[in-house]
Amino acid sequence: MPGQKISAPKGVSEYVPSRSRAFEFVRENLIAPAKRAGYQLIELPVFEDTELFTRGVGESTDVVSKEMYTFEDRGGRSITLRPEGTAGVMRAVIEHGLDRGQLPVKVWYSGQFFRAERPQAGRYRQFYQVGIEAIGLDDPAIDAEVIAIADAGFKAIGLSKYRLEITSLGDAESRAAHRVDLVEFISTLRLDEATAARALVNPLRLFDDKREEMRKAMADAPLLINYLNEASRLQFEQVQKYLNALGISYVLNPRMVRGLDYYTGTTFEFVHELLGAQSGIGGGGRYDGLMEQLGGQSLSGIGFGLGVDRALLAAEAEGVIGNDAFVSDLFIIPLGESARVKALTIAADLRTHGKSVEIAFGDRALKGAMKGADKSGAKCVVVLGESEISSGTVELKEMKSGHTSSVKIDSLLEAL
RNA sequence: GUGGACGUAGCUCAGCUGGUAGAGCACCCGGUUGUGGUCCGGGAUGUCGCGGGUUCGAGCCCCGUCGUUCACCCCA
Repeated sequence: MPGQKISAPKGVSEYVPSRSRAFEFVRENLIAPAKRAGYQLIELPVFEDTELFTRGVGESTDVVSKEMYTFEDRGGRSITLRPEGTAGVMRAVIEHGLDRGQLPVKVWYSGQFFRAERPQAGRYRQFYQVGIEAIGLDDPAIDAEVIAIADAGFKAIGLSKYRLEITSLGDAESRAAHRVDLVEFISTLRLDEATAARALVNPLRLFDDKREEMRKAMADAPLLINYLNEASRLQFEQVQKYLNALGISYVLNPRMVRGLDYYTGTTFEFVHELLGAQSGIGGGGRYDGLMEQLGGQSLSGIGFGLGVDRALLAAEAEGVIGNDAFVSDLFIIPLGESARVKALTIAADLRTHGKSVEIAFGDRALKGAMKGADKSGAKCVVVLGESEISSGTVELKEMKSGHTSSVKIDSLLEAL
């Protein structure tokens, strides 16, 4: 009985040839600017103690309350597949005492994250993010640099049709003052049950409602940006000054809301113009109380997460990324058994010297093998038969031009 | 979790008011002896998502289910 086909779990993003190459390009280049800015790799588990997220990200958030993949392991511990990266980094920094050394701690990460949401264009249950965190420095200059690094990542993969939105959520005092007035304002609105419930846990969320009637209702709502105290306002002005100096264009969006509760002060979001409803390709901000909340010392921090899947979608939408497959330097077509042995050794030798070499295996006719070589896009082809082995010379064919030249087998490395 | 659309060969899709399936691309073989891309000839391929129902008969109609997709909530 033939086995039943098994398909991938719902809503996961996977990348197979030939698109996987574009994915790899995006993932590596998005984070490249961070490495050049002195950020170091931090490699963490994809699952963590559930409490890390309930305490760190915030129980009131949708991410924690209804989108986490949580299960019990065999020892009865509650485990959760990470829905975001910052909390895990904080945990590791505290656990390994990185915060006891030189500050700021600057790390980057790349990997998959999990959220049990209904899949949609650009939204997956397993998705990829790259990100950085800079911990232990309360200087607006680093806010600007973090934003600039994210921006450089998008530019590195060729994106241009996106905008950067920034705002400041201020410090605790500023937010408390604003909240009083905002709650008062909201109490004058007539809300449906779900919305009212959301307003209760975090009234700021109402700013993000896409429904027309809600946008109208919130049009006159008091804005947090107008409640910033002296210190918060100064800090935000500094950030803008540095961004201007860096020549990074941005728009102020005082109605911007982020989905995780730990954000404070500077927050930002990159929004792409060609994507559908899920147009946020990256975002981040300051989280000055998070470390302490997770049992560490009281250190501030700032970071970002960039969506690799969405950045790839954006690059494809802009037409700035090719789907060209990997091409080998040489394709060897052996004819006969002794040639096959020789081809294996030649290929192995050339590869140790950094050349990419493929071999036509099997018993395809020469014509078929040539076709395969052509399809593979290999730069050059060599047919290896009895006469070549005895003479030690092959005809090296340059596929694009069709030109051939006689080359000693021992000199293939130089000829390529 | 809520709503809409869609599920036919590996891929993109066609299939008229119900009569047991087709195209293009891709793939394989060949067009005389060991050199690809074009052209020509030939070939393989589907439990028409799955399960029920209506009917003499269903890819086409009805119900359910699973999946995909787009949007809402939310977010990368």
